[in-house]
This record gives sequence, structure tokens and C-alpha cells, in this order.
Amino acid sequence: MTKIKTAKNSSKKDLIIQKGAGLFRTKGFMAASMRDLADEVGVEAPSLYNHIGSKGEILQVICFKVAAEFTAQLEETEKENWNAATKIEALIRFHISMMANNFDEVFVANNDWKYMDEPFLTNFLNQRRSYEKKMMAIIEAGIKKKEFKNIHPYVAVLTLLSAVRGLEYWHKSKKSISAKVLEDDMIKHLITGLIK
Amino acid sequence: MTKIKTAKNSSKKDLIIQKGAGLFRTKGFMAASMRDLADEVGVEAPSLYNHIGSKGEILQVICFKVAAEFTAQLEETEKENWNAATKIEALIRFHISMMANNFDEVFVANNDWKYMDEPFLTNFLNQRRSYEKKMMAIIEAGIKKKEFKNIHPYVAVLTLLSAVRGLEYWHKSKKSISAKVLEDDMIKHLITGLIK
DNA sequence: ATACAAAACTAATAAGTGTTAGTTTTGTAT
DNA sequence: ATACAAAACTAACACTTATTAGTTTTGTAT
Repeated sequence: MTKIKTAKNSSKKDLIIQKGAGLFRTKGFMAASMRDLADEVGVEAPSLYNHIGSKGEILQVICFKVAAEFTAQLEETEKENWNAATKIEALIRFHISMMANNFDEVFVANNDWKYMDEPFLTNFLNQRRSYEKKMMAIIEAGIKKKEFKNIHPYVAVLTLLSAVRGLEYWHKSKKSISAKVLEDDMIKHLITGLIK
Repeated sequence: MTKIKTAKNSSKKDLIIQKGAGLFRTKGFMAASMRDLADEVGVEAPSLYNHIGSKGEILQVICFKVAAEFTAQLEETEKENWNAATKIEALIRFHISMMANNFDEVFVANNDWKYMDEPFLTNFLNQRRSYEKKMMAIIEAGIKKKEFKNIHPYVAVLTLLSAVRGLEYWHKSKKSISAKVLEDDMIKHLITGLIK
């Protein structure tokens, strides 16, 4: 076993993080034990520490991975030469697709970030505040161009982000409603509520 | 001390539940210990058990109290002879006022209900499902009367309830925005997104 | 003042926590 | 086959958890 920190090695770490995300989502970070996680990985609890440094590190990896993906997409969108409504719609659609394709991780980042240690916690909250501010700027621009209603930008951001976060809920009862209908109807509700 | 289970007695239990709600909100149910709670109440941990049966009982009382208040208000609203938009607006305004006036308890009911033991957990989830169904019925009626857009009722309920839940967030950064602006702008966004 | 129960206390229990130490197994490069 | 490190294992630690038992204090009705 000469490989130092690649292929097989990192894939086992990835497995731990993936199973960790699933476990943290269902039980919550605090209620999930390292023994629970070890069971899912198929190993004894102390063996996990050959791959990760601590329970908290798993949470950090999850939260920062999610934050980075959202930030990257926002920066892409900012660059586009679209009107405000198109930008907001693109962002909301991205949030919905993240909820669909990275459910466990997004859920954990949304619900368990507060259990991160410093300085990670502060860093994470700064990233989120920055994200909100950039979204507010898009909305402010839309208001100035009479594209949007005269609404408080922070209230609009809060409404939009909270609404998509609500998909945490839907995931469980996803019978009968197709993902497409859900996405389009939610967009319709949120965007037409915003535009003049 | 002849009083059996009234006045002073129940007010101490109420204090424990009130402090518990505050503690569970900030730390989360699982991360909050009975020793933490005892500190806040100003007593040693075992003394709490003269007033409550278990840690879980505190959570149950909080969750069911919140559920009962929402259910009562919904039933009141159903009886009114209003059009659908007015009913939905009244409900949303009630949610916002609950977030403002019973923040800790609503927060805990929203975030920590999953830690309730059976059969309370199932009972609680049934109450919530019933609440959603009744809200869906109001929206369906609004669609039939061409009052609302042709939107999937469950998606609309999810969007509305999730958006108001997002006020959990705002509470911390309540600077600069007055409660009235917040409430009115959120209503504007959500209701005009719904009506035709 | 006496009686009595509510409610505080101290001490302890059994179970579970994340994690470390030390050892053995496993798998690959030579 | 041998060497060696990655990664598994067992055993244990130090600590925290909710809760119970047993005892003492407190406060009020008589």
C-alpha cells in the first residue's frame, strides 16, 4: 500500500462523508454517533479516524462544500448580462436542483451549521451573509429599473431562500408531484410575486 | 405547602418550559443538557424532576402547545366568510405574529419535533399533515373560483409555510427593518404571487 | 409550635460520547 | 518472498448524559 493520499484512500474518506451526510440528515448532527456512522460505513468506530480527524471535520467538509457550490453559481450568474428577474429565476432554479441532487448535504448545511467549531462557524456565516448581500444587490437593481415591486430587498431574499429551503420537506412526500411541476409552480409563485 | 398542583407549582413548571424553549432554540434539543437548563432555572438538575417527568416531556409540551395554537387559528379562519386570498393572508399574518411573539417555542417546534418519542411524534405529524391539507383546500377553492393562479396547491402551501418559517432567520438581524415593513412586504410578495 | 408535603439538595447509577493507544491484518511495490 | 505502510481491529479512557434514591430544607395550614 504505497499510495499516499489518493484514489482508494480519498474514496473511503468520501464514503465516510457521504454516509455522514445521510446520517446527520436523518438523526441530526448531535444525535448521530460515530458508532452509528461506523455501522453504515461497515467498520468499527475507531477505524474512521484513519480517514478523518474528528466528527466535526465531517460537518465542516459538508458545510463548506455546499457553500462553495452556491457561491460559485452566484458568481457565474452575476456576470451574465440578464435582467434581474432572469437572474433571480436562475438562482432559484439552481437552489431547487441542489435540493434535488445533493439533498443530504444541503439539508445538513442548512440545519447543523451551528455545531461547527470556530473559526469555521464564523467563516461559514460570513459566506452566507455575503451571499445574501449579493442577492439583495440583484433585487435592488431590479427595483431601480422598475422591474420589481418596491419591496424591501432583504425581505425578498429571505422569502425566496426560505421558500426553496422548504423543499427539505417535500422530499419526503414526493409522491404524486413531479419535480418539474414543483419547480415551475414554485418559480411562478415566487417570481410573479416579485415582478411589477 | 398544602397546595397540590396549582399556582406556584405550575408556575415553576411553566418557568422550566419557558427556559427550556429558550435553551432548546439556541443550542438545539440534543445539545441542551438538563444541567444547562437547571442553571438557567437557578436550581440543581435533579430538582427539575419535581416539576417535570423527563427532558422529552418539555419538548412535547412545547410542540403541542404550538400545534394547538396554529390549529385553533386555522379553524377560526375556515369558518369566516372570506374569499380565499383574505383567508390565506390572515393565516400568513398569524404565522408571522406567532414568530414574533412566541419565537422560541415556534422555533423549537419547527426544528426539534423529530426528537419527540412515540406516540407523540406520530400525533404531531398527523396534526401538521391535517393543517397542510386544510390550507390546500382553501387554495384549491381559490383556484376553482379563478381567484388564484393555476398552481399546484401543495407547492403553494409549501412555499407559503416555508417562507414564513424563514423568519427564524430574520429575528437575529432585526436591525433596520421594522416588523410592519417586513410583514407587509412578505405578504405582498407571497399573495400577489398567488393571485391571478 | 407542630405537622406535613412540596421542593430543594447530595450522591450515585448505568449508559453513551468522541477519541487515543497499541496491535494485528491487508494489500501492494520491490 | 520480503518489506512496509495503510487501515482494520480490540481495549480503554476521560467525560457527559438523563435520571433515581435518599435526605434535608422550606413554607404554609392548623
